Amino acid sequence: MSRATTQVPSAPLPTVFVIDDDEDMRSALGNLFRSVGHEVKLFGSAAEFLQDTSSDAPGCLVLDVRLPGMSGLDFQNKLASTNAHIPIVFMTGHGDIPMSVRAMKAGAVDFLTKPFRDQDMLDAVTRAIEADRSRRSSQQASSGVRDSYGRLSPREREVMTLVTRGLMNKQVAHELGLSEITVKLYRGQAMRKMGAGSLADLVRMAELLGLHKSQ
Amino acid sequence: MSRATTQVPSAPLPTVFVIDDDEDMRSALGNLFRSVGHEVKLFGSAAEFLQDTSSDAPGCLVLDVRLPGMSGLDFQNKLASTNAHIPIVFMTGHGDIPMSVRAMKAGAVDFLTKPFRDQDMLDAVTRAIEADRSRRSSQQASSGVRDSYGRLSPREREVMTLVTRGLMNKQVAHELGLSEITVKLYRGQAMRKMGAGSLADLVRMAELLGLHKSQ
DNA sequence: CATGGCTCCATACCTAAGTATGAGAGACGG
DNA sequence: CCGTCTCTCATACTTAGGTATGGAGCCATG
Repeated sequence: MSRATTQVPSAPLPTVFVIDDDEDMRSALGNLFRSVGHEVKLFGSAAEFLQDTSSDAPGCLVLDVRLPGMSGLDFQNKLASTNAHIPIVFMTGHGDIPMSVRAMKAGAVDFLTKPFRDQDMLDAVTRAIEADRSRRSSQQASSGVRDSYGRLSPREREVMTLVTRGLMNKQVAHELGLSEITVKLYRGQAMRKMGAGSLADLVRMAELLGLHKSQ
Repeated sequence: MSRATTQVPSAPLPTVFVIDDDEDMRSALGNLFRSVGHEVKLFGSAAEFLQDTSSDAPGCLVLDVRLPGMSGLDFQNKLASTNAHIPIVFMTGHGDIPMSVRAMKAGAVDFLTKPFRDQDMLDAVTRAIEADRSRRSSQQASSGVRDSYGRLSPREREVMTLVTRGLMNKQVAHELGLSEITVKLYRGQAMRKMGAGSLADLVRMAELLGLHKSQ
């Protein structure tokens, strides 16, 4: 495998973040994940994880539902509400069905009962990392579009919205109280600023931005 | 024109389909759901449900994981593989965590342990019916587009694909080995057959159809 | 064999879109 | 007060898109 092919300083290797208050469990999981080539970081509590600067790196979270301080489920909700959408694999030694259902409904990737087979954990982590990779790539794709849209002037945005809704220039002009030639101007500027090579591109960007969802 | 979509005689009231081999449980659930105004149909086994002609009506499924004949989880998989995507609420008296996790990963709406509170079941069914309603409406929206697309000739589909990718008529012509005027012809026919009022509409339809997913 | 559908192209014509250039009105900071 | 920026529009021109009409060959269905 190629180590560092580009100039990126911090390698974006997916990391498995393990949170467990049991020292033995932590190191065992660390060895397991490292044995298949994953990057691993170990934490004894949720607070330690939150203080880690790299906790927003790509990867997934493996944690016990019973943590010191905060419960794993509460921690899951906390992460979800702070837009940190890292996939979570739960473990438990003394769980019950409502607990597992609540975790799964809240988006957990898996919920394993101790003792679990190594392979089950590895499979869950593989799916979790893949989910994170997929989410990040789609979010990154839309963030570029969102940035470009942020650089449009108000008029350019209005024109883009109406044009991608399917209106002709003259209809847009009437809608906004402008002349057709002015609409053409803003339309061209919007295309350039958005980096759209065609109207089809602009329509797809508008969809991504949800310009036609509301109302 | 719009005959096919409006000939449904039976009222499309959402129905709660209950499958449980326990007679008492069935009737208790029937009373519960009827008490809040739901349509209900009761079955003693998965086979009975499958034989029912109305089993593809809008609504949701409430079933025990332990059924006579086939397990509830296997039944879930069977339904999923036969494109019958009715939302499922599981119940169990003797379940375990792996069972509940498997059901939730397979898309179950909820997984309740007996005895459960009536309100928990009602909440789950409410969410399940809402999920079904949402799924059906979005699917119906795309089915019309899919029908129209099915009536396009091969050439019209190719032109539609390339045009909605953002290519100019002359580029499409070169791509397909046609003259530009012919592309214009098929493009116009595709627009008419698809019922698209603008290129923006056509692009959105192409997105809905996934015409640009498999690059 | 005839009819109809699909494919393909041409000519002609019109509308829509896009670009370039210039310029006026209003705002804002230096 | 001046330069500059945004928003606005005009004129002029080019390119792209869209339609109508007509005609050709091919093929399958009845």
